[in-house]
Amino acid sequence: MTKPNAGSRAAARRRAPRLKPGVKKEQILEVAVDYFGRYGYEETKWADIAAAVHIGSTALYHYFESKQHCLFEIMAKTVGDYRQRFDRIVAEHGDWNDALVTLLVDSFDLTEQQVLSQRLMVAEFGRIGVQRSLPREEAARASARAQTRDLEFAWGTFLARGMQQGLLPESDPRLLTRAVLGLYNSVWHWYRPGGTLTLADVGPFYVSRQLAILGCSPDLAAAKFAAAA
Amino acid sequence: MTKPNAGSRAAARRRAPRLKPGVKKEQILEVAVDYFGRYGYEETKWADIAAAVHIGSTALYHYFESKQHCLFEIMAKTVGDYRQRFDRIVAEHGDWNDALVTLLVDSFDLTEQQVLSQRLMVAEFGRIGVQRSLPREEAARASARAQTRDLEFAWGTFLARGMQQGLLPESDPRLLTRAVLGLYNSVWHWYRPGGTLTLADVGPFYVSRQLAILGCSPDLAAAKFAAAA
DNA sequence: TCGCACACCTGAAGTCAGTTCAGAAACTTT
DNA sequence: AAAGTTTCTGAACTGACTTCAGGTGTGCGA
Repeated sequence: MTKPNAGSRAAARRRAPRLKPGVKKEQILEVAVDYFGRYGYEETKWADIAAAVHIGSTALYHYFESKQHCLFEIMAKTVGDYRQRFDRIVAEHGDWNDALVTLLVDSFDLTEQQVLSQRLMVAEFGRIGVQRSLPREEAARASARAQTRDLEFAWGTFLARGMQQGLLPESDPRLLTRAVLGLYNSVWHWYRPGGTLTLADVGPFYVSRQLAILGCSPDLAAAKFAAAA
Repeated sequence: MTKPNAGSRAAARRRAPRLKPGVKKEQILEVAVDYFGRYGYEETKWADIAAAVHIGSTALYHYFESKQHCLFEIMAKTVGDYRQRFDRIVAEHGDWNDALVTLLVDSFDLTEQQVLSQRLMVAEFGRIGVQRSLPREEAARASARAQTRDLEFAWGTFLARGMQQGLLPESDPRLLTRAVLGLYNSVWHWYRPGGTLTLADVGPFYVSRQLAILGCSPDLAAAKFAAAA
């Protein structure tokens, strides 16, 4: 015999209507970006995220093989999105200089959620280097890693093209890519949404310094900024 | 009654002679830098370090309140050492341009151990932001954090002086500091000792780009490098 | 309508690195 | 040699993550 109030409790705890398949996973990913990005990956307990989406902590394992698996999926998506924007912008701009400045400026045109993703990305980047044993987790890790490499390669190719066209001083495109992206990523180590500085303050400053790293004439930067404003 | 072979075993396991006070702790820190820097903080087990210095894992708690406490002490020391070099170089060079280039070049003149410390520093930097409860651990964390801030401030002051002297284009010294140091730190995310590139390859490239960020005339860089070589 | 497949979820139990604790051994000082 | 300090140990504890065995509900073909 069941407890007398079993039925009524079930009714009282009005079970939320079942969502479309896949929606819950998106919810989890969203909450995870928020928590991980805001409070740190280590600091947020896996169970906190479960609670935030109203499921028991073990239910998370229906969607992810592990906490890190979730992290890797976020990372892969983050790089993937960036890559998509990269490709689109390069394709849309025939003029190399146009493409360059648009790429740099666009990288700072982020929603709060995207900023949190970037913060998470740079903070936990080291993890994508170490192999994992769970199959889907490892697949996500490998994907994030491969996409990061591809993106670096794409940037290197893009910069090499600028050199060929005489728009950029010759130098090792790989090192130059690392420098430009390294400066970019360094922002997310200290920038946080809601601080005293906004992206509108930080972005232009960093873009001008990225152009300086590349060795573009400062005129280019000024001209393009004027055009954008 | 003790086991019959208790005495002989004790003799066989020839206990290493006791070291001077403080030496063991230095050993632990050295091994920790090596392991943490080479294989990652998370990946190396606290017990591995104990084994490497030939003590049981619980004996580590005689020297540190926790694994993180050890990490924080390493970080504090790393920043402290950098700061000392910074102050010495600034004091030794009356000419501001001299001081600047020396500072930048010197930052890449590191031993393997120092490179590992830098790798560890940038990889686990996020941790120095979150408060801890154990007293000595928290003290070490706060020290690492304060020293990092002080160093940024010292750099900012130094750069502001360059602007006053008209040797550097005017701009926000704090943002500029973050950009210059951000680019510097980004190296240690990918550089590892024993790779295809050496610091002799990477250093000059990055120094020239740091100078570009600062907006120094490229002549300065060239001239100083020639002098150094 | 039945029943089977599947997506979704749960409570209890397991694992493992890090940590605490009570005390012992070795060395120093008095 | 007694007292005190530093160094160290084995056994037990903790908490976050994970595994497992199974239960509930929804949709879909027979």
